[in-house]
Amino acid sequence: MSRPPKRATVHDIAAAAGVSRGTVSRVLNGGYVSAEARAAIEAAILEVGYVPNNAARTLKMRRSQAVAFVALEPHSLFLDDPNIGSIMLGANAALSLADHQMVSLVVESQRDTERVARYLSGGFVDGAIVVSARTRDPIIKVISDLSLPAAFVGHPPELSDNIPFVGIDNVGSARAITSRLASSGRRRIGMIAAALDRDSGIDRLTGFKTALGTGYDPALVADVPHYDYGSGVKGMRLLLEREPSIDGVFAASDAIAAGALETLREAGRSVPGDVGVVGFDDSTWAVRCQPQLSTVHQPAKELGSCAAQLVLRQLRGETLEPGGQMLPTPIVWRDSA
Amino acid sequence: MSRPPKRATVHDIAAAAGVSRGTVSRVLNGGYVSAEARAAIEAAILEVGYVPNNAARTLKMRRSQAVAFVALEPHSLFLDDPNIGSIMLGANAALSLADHQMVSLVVESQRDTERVARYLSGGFVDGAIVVSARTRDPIIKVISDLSLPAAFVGHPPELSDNIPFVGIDNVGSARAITSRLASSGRRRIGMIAAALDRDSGIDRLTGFKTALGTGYDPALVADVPHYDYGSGVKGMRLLLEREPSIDGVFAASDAIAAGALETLREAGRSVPGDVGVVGFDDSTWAVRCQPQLSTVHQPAKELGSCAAQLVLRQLRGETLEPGGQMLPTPIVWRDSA
DNA sequence: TACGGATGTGTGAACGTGCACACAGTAGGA
DNA sequence: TCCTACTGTGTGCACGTTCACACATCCGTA
Repeated sequence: MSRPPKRATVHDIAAAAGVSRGTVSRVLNGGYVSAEARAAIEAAILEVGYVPNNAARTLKMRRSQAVAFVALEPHSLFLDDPNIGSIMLGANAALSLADHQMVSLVVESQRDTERVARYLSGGFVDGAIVVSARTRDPIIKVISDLSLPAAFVGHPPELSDNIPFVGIDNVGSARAITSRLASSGRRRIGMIAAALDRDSGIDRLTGFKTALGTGYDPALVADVPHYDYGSGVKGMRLLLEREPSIDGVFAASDAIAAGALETLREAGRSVPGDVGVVGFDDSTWAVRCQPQLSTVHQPAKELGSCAAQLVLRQLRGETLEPGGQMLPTPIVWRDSA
Repeated sequence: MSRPPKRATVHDIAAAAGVSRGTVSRVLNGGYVSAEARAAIEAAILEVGYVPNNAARTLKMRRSQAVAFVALEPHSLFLDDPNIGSIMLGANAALSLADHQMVSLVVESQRDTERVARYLSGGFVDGAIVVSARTRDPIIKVISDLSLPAAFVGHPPELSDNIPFVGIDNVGSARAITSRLASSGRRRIGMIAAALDRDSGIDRLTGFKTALGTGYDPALVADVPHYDYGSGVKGMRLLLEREPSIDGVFAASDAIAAGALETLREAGRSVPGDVGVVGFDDSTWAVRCQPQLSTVHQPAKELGSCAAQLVLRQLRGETLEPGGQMLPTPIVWRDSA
């Protein structure tokens, strides 16, 4: 491994400008400097193309001005979940305003987990935003042990109540949109439930159940593994098979709803005439579909910026009230129901 | 801003184990250490929960074992382009194997540009992979001035031939799939051309023109701004208006093709019966559509890993042959044409 | 004259690490 | 006996930065 070329340091600048290191530092960071000295130093900086070494600054300051954005198991996310990108952009915007650099790290394999843990521990970042953590992810323990300022997006991690989180009320949102679907006169309402190994999946199903109350029929729930389009197709076929008279469907995601719409079209059912369909996420899927989806708006960008704020506040030394924060999820009523 | 708590250093470990710093260093980095010393040190490390400070290591070694993944103007990318995620994952996998941490930086605003430039200059990363650079992006100059090992994905940046790149042959691929469409007996073939402010957009149009040769008719080209679904809808409407007898369409992306399919369905045209449609990218759109798209396969994952390799080879001190690398783009023939 | 404050500059130490070097002991061969 | 090789350990320095401190000068005022 070849070492990179040596670069100019404050020392070189000081020598070139005929002053001391301290004065150069003062030009860069503020302090009393005479006009001549400042001019000479600025000229020298331009001449040799000096850029400060952040690794040295971080070492001394114990601050990197960087915050990690850790995306766990992003493989499926990048392909199916349009939210992760918006969350990232929201977080980046908030951090950018506070002059912090967001660096995102993807964790796919065991190997990644260990390397990212080292990276987080190593002082390269001042804090971390963690998205889509499984309850017992080893990364959580690393952050907890280091007491690294952090925030979770999604569900609170069980084993550490001291890490704040921001999320949405999946139960309440699912209940609300199911109720609205029911109130429009639908009698046989089913659900395509997905990702029941995650909190979000379980919660959406719970919301559906509570909305229907005694009218809930387990036979009308199709259980599919993922939040994606293909699962929607499969799930809808299952429901049509089990209950041909079905007239309402709550899909656990917009992608699933899109798949369901396609299946319904193939089966010759009109939407929203024969069957009313509602989704979840208000992602780009919602407006691409024909008809456009009635769905729960998930404020992805706000989730990202909120998480960023939670980290920034900790960096400022504020002590946060324990517990999490739920963002509102308005229902967007379009044409599919 | 509160300083983070002090953490254990090699010094503390040495004191706890009753040895010198050097011996601790040798336990961590390899060297001659007696069994007793090693045991004592390892016990001490576990006890105090020591983690090495990477900022200090980076300062000393002039190596961070991290490579930046710079996504320029990712806003539209995350929403419309399914490739960026795959490129990232491909790059991450390759870097992960070489035990390098990929850190991705998004650049959306002027503010971001400056901060990312500082970050890249600051020694936090050993190299950079740059995606979707405009020709004259200031980031390119920063990388060039620093002679930071880098690789571009997409088109070569004009002003610096010494930075390698990996991309696909947009002209050739577009020509190939247009020819194939023409050879299936279509007579009136149009194109929905997009993003003509980018090289990829221009090149795909050029390929289309050369494939048709003298049969090329400018009236059959609809020019839309973006690679997205909505543009496909608009573009197809335009083409149908101008030339109702159109029987073949080359869409500049799969998302556009999907939009075109929807418009054709609304217009009562069958696909591939009345009109043959081909796309570009082989993204998730391609298999979601009804009928599934015939398209050009873009090897996104390989683009990412190739770019990573180019950076890693420079880090190993290899001198690369100048110029770029084109990855093959096989045609995937499905049902839409 | 003496003092205090404001302005401007230089020096030494420290952040935590890795490596070169010095040094010590042991063993084997010429 | 001396030389070399190998194993094992401690010390000093350097990486590039910031900060505390010391020092120097000038000015207005008691």
